[in-house]
Amino acid sequence: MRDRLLEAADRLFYAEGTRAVGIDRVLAEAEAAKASLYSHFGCKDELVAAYVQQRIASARASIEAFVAPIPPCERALRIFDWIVAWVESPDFMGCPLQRVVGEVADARHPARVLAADQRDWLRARFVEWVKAAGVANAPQVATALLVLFDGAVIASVQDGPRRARDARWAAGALLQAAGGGRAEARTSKLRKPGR
Amino acid sequence: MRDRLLEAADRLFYAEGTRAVGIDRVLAEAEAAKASLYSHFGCKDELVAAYVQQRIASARASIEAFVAPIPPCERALRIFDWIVAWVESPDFMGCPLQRVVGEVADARHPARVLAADQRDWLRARFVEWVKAAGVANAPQVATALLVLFDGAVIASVQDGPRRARDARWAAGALLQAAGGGRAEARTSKLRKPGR
DNA sequence: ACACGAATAGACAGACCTGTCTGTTTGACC
DNA sequence: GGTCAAACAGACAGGTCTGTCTATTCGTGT
Repeated sequence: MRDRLLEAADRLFYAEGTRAVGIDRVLAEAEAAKASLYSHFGCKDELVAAYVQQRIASARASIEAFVAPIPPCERALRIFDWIVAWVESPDFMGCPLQRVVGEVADARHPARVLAADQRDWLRARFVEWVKAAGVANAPQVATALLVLFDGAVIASVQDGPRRARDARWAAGALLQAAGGGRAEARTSKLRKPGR
Repeated sequence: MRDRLLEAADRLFYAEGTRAVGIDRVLAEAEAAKASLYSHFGCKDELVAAYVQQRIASARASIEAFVAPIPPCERALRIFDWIVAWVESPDFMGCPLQRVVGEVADARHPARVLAADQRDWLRARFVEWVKAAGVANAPQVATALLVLFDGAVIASVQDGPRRARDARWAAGALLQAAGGGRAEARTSKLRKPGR
């Protein structure tokens, strides 16, 4: 029951926004009664938080499954292929976390707290991957890639998937300039580009 | 009168979102009557569109005034200083256009049409600036900087202004790797990094 | 057979939303 | 002074929203 409600909420919240979708719509989609929802989640804000939590869990699982078969030194670049595949999926509507942050003004809202955690997680992954790529200035480059990641997703909402590919290109250029990047590019003449 | 309404709408819509703020709040803030609003704007969606239009106009003016005294070849990089200043302003709440796009699902909404125009304008400016920086692959690099621009703004909402500075660093690295960048960096040994 | 937890349908309260309409007041121009 | 457009206050309709509550039904384990 809880899962059915959450699944319905996920579909509607992601497609139209948490604010645009009322409880009644979720109940109709899940074919559930109002009391079920309120006994499981307490209030709408908690349902939103559960929705965000579920999105985070599935994103982490998806990313980990994607990078698992990829050599660590290539992950920092290849994660942008994951983004491309994501923004090309037919029902792509932007990053659910970015949207919730935009809709909920209060940073202490439970859903926003979860979103902040997820950002820390993602940034830590980037640092890992960039270090594995053999880059000297790993934290700086990792953060740059994180910003590029955010930009790839938000820009694809308006401009289409090509922006994710543009971001991939930029990530490759950054990694190469920083002395890391793909394994086959390791022999580049610029190992320590100063700065 | 129209200006007073628009000014009040701007404050409230930007601070809390167009969906979270009702007509009555705008009227109270502007100390205006309901009939005034509806005679000037027709409906709320048009007020939202007017709000977006005003934000676009002021952003363009601000950017143009900022880059005017800067040598064209430096503008592609220095525009990131403009972003830093913006995200550091105390009432920064993200990009108003990104937020409206996130709130309004329908891409044909008048406000979203305006937002799409503004993106074209911004991208054209980046192409100009990157060309002036003497970069070979100007459109590609310009688009990369546009994505970085988007990422700088959205990432600063959650992570604070440091992300805008990180984006500036990445922009500098990208421009340098592409053979352009600041005038004093022109003598860099890597003119054609081959991709 | 019975008890009990869980789901159901749906009325209801109270608030808020957009948009319309009526009637009044103000102020500028002729 | 007269006229007319614009702004005013605010009631009102009709809808939506969250959240509570009552009363009923279903299924399972004992």
